[in-house]
Amino acid sequence: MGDAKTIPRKTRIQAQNEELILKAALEVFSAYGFRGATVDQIATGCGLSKPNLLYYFRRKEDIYVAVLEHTLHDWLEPLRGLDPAGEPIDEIARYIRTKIRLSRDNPKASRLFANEILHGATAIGAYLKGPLKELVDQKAAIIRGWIADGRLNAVDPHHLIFAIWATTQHYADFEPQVNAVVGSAPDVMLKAEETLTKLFVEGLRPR
Amino acid sequence: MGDAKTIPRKTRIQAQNEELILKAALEVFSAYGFRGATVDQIATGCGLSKPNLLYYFRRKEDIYVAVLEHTLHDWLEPLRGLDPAGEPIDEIARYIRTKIRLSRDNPKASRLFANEILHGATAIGAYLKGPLKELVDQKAAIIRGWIADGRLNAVDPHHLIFAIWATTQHYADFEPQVNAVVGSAPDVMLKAEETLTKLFVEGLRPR
DNA sequence: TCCGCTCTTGACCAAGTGATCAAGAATTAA
DNA sequence: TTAATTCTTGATCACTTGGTCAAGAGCGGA
Repeated sequence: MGDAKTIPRKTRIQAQNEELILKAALEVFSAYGFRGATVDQIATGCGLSKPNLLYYFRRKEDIYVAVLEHTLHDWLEPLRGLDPAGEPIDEIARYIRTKIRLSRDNPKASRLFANEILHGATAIGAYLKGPLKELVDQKAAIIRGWIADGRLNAVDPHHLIFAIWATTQHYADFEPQVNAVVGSAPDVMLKAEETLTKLFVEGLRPR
Repeated sequence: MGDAKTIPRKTRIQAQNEELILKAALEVFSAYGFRGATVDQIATGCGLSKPNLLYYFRRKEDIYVAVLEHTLHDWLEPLRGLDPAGEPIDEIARYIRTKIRLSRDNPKASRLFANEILHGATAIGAYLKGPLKELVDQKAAIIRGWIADGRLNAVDPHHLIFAIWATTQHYADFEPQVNAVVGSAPDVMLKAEETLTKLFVEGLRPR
């Protein structure tokens, strides 16, 4: 039983090369978008020949979907950590901090998603309407509870979450604009974290 | 004097067709990005043959730059209206309202810029570092003055402006995600306006 | 009407791109 | 060692796409 015919084991070379490919694909897709990226670029980026790359992923779109799925989970992780038992203001502040640091440390993943959604989210539309909506609705309910208890200023939870997403990811997605305006000072992200935290905390603290 | 040799007058047909082209180009470039868009699509979109379109704009990039420049001014207009003589909180609230309505009424322009900046802002980098930075610095100084007078909560003016940009444009740029999470209810933009205004106003009101 | 200029287009080209294939090289399990 | 399997690649194809060109159609002023 447990024979290798029904469950084709993944070879060492397979695992290794697929990882190389996904890494190079993130690089290229995040920089040029799906249509702008070429299979050749990805192949060169990971040191494989083009036919060899297409041996692991038969179509360009398969690579794209794989790299999207590969990073989706991590990207949503901080929101999952929003704890209904915690102090509301602290929880929100922690979420903002985590999210902006994720943007700083992994701007390519941010740009990959931004580009995908900007052009209609055709590859991850189902994910957005399914798991993502579920998670957001669940966390929105928590926030709504906090508001009902008078522990947060009354704002729409969904739009609050959108606002946090938008402001934090802005620094990855619109980096050239940010740099053009404030220069590429090394403390940009620190100032951003400080400003956003203050803005949201003060905006949400009940009076 | 004023002869037509040094200043080649623009023909009626020229003006008319260039307008058609720019309109179709906004449509196509905002949907597919620069590399994803094809000259054929734009030509079909405005009912011209491809060679005819290239008679007015010799290269694809010329169309792209033209449509960017054509919409850049309008996009920055609301910020210009920030009045140093006004009531700070009201001025900020009005800016947010104007900006989110602009996003609602012209999402394509928003997505055009988002895509351009997302991919490095190679076509408008100079504009960002020049006129845009100048305008933002000027308005940031106004906000800084308000803070110094104790009329606004102390936050970094540049990052405040980024936050307003990010949150308002989010609804145009990430429309599929917004729709996936909250559905395409007709009052999404109203709720958004309300939430953002409240969040920023409460966050900025001095205590 | 006539003439010069603007406008329009079918045919075409070169480059780039996603994808295929057959054949050989390397790896692995026995 | 050996045989089956996995991995690799040069050559090639079909198709798309930005851009050209020459020739003709349309327009406006004298």
